[in-house]
Amino acid sequence: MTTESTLDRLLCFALHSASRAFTNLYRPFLDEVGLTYPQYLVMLVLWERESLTVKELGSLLRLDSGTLSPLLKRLQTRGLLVRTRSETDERSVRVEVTDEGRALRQQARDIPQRMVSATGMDLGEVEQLRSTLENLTTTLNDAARRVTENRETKA
Amino acid sequence: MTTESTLDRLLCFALHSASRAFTNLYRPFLDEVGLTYPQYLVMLVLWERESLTVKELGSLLRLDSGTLSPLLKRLQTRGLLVRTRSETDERSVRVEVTDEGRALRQQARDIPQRMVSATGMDLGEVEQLRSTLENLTTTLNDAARRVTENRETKA
DNA sequence: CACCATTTAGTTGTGCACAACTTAATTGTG
DNA sequence: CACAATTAAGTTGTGCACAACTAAATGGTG
Repeated sequence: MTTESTLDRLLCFALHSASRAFTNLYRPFLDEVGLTYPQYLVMLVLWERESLTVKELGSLLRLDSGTLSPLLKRLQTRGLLVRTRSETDERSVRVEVTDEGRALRQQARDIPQRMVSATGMDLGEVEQLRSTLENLTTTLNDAARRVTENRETKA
Repeated sequence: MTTESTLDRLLCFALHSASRAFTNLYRPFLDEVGLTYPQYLVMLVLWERESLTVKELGSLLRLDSGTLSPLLKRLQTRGLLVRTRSETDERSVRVEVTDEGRALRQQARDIPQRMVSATGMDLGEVEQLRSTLENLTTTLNDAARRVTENRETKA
């Protein structure tokens, strides 16, 4: 079925493709609530945590301030959250969901189940794949950290 | 170990994280040959196929001309490939690897095996995961196509 | 043959990911 | 306490992904 090429043998390409396919499938659902996929991830965290720092958000999503700052600014412009510099430590900024942000949760309520059903997998399969990927991510991040540390030692 | 949050239960987030972790691990290796990850994918195809149209490249990588045109322009600027408009069908553009592009293949030769070893998985596991993801991608793309078609029918 | 629909690349604009950098606040050490 | 190192957030610049669009060539139908 698939043409046997170099690409088809690469795990990274399979991951990359699957990830983009997922995002594309989300798009029409997320368009309804006016969020991009990364913005949706931020809102998912805020719906559970109500309030946290940019730093905490970054470590949950594995994103740095270069990505988060403009993204959060856009969400604040839409009135879904508020950013206020902490009084106890003025280096950090606290992100808080607004009433408008909480209201959006209802509209987005059924997205996850619609997505799961679109995968055509049962919950057990989803969980197993998710777990495999989580382990892979940990392994890859550890490996990347080792490479980076080697570079710094050399330099 | 991992905080049990909404994010941690989402397959899409696990995919997204794993994909980014992979790209980050590739980065230092690809820096050595001066390529980004998507540029590397294009070169992998060209090293096997020598010559193909932008359209063909796009369907292999699942990328449209909006992504490929500027990317190919950058690779042409570096002298790794040449783009020439087809004489038989002047709508299409043929992409051909240059001698310089072929030379780069040697430098990039050992990247795949270095990456596999970094995953900490054996070849069987890699193959099994790759196959699962390929099926998932197909399912997701089919689902997305159905959603799109529904929209167009309504409109 | 004429004309409309389709196809192929490319352009423009938005947003994300990331590197490299800046600014300001805090921490740790002598 | 002074001051260097670290930390948190933000800014700037590059490249990718994608939507929406344009331009030009081709194909199909009456």
